[in-house]
Amino acid sequence: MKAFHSDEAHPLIAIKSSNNVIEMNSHSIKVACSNCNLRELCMPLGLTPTELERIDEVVASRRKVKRGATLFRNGEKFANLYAIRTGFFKTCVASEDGRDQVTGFQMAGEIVGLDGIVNDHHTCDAVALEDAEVCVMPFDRIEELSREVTALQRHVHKIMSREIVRENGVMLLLGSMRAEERLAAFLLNLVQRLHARGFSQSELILRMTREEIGSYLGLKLETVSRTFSKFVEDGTVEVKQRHVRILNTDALKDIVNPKVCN
Amino acid sequence: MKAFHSDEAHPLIAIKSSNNVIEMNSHSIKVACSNCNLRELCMPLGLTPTELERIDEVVASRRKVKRGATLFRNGEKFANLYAIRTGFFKTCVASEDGRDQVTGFQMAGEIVGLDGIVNDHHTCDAVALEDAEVCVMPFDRIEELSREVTALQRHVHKIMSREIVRENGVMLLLGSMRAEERLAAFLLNLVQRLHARGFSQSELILRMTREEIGSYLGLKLETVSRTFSKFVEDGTVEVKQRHVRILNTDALKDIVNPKVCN
DNA sequence: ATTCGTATTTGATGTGAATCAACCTAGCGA
DNA sequence: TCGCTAGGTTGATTCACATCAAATACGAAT
Repeated sequence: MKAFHSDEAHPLIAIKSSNNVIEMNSHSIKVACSNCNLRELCMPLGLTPTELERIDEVVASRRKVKRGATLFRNGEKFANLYAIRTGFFKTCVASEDGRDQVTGFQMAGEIVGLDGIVNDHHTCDAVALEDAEVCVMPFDRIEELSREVTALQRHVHKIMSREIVRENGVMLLLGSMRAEERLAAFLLNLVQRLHARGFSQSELILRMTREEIGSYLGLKLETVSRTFSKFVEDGTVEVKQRHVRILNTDALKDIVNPKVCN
Repeated sequence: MKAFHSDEAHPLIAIKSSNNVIEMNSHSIKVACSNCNLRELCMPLGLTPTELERIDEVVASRRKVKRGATLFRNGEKFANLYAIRTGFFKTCVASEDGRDQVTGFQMAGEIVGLDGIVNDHHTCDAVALEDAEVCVMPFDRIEELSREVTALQRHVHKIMSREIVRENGVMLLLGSMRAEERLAAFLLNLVQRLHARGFSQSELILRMTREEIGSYLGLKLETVSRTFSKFVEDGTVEVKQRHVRILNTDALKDIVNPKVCN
């Protein structure tokens, strides 16, 4: 179990804590993207120093969100985008009759709130799956600044387009994959994003319940559990509660994209 | 059958043909949003005359796409967004092993191509389901102009956000609805969008095959067909090939959002 | 450590949609 | 007019996942 990935091992969080704890307590050091270690994840690259300084203006403040609390809720007035600094979120939409669907899981460096732009009101809930902290970025300030800083404008467009493409992928998953394929794709996607943040390529801690995974994948929690068990039997992964170790990445890839022999 | 909706009855298309046929043949009249009758669908409202004139610059040209032809294809270099003037498109993504998934159906006034922004390459195909014509809008020109015309900037953001929200809805559909609910939601959505374009609230012509509907809804074509038959039996709709008349909109709504008695 | 509640696993059974297959229908070109 | 073909319907059967149910494991609070 000790071999499983733990919070303490997260390089980003480790680095962050070391220079931000004081900052948050004293309210003395300026909130700034220019020295944020997540910059390359949530902000454009290759900015001039002056541009960087201007970019700092998009972050109005920071906000802590306790595990289980909502960052914003369906129906709430839209005003800000949020860049996740630490923690893990889910976003979910609900139909009138109460069914709900997890539409995504977001981690450090990712942006949430884009759904609110169209109608000036959010159309989904963003819930923290662990204690989290976000940068609050007033959208009108983003729009203002992206008129002046071309790189920011481009970046905002790319972020929105990326979300559209991501959702296209989820539609493919929901529309045409079987349970095993869905879970394999899910695990590969998670581990790939964690790896991009300095985590292991093969180990991860799930921040969400089987039910939330199921909701995201269009499966019932029992099916998620059974499918995990199947993977364990096959020797593809090791699972201990929410600790997952991928033993055979290629096997997972083969499940997602079955090789046709012809 | 004569009661069913036909192309000739489409007010938008009728109006359009009357003042654009010559335009297209002679290449003499300038391509312009400012006098396009779809303006309120694909462009921001409340522009000053000067702004309107500038907006015209975003449309570089028009392009006709034959039924069955692609407007752009997965992997192609991204350069333009396209505003649909006439006709009907589907967009679809494909997994490596050949499965594909229709991610949306687009009609007059809607924008396609947003998927290409992130990686400078398109990640889906856009296929015309009937002879179509689009406005070609070079994206760098859009970006340039939206730095100067705030209303355009806002509009671009809203269009992208709308697409994100739409896809959220499709995820809900694919992840948690049963066949009847999916098809009912699909019909209601189509007829609502057509109605916003001046068509009937109760009659429509499907431009896509049962298989394409099935792909969009995560169902097999046989299931789509059976579900249509079920609706017909129930007296909810009339179906003659691709001609559909909705007899009981409320019944469809009840199917999508089942009333709970408690 | 004990207890409680939530999360998870696993088994037995049911069911909605997929699959396989046959047939029908409309539109189209020769 | 006659096929021909793509699209559509319908029936029989299968199967993957849902549902129902019970047992177990774990974390938080005491």
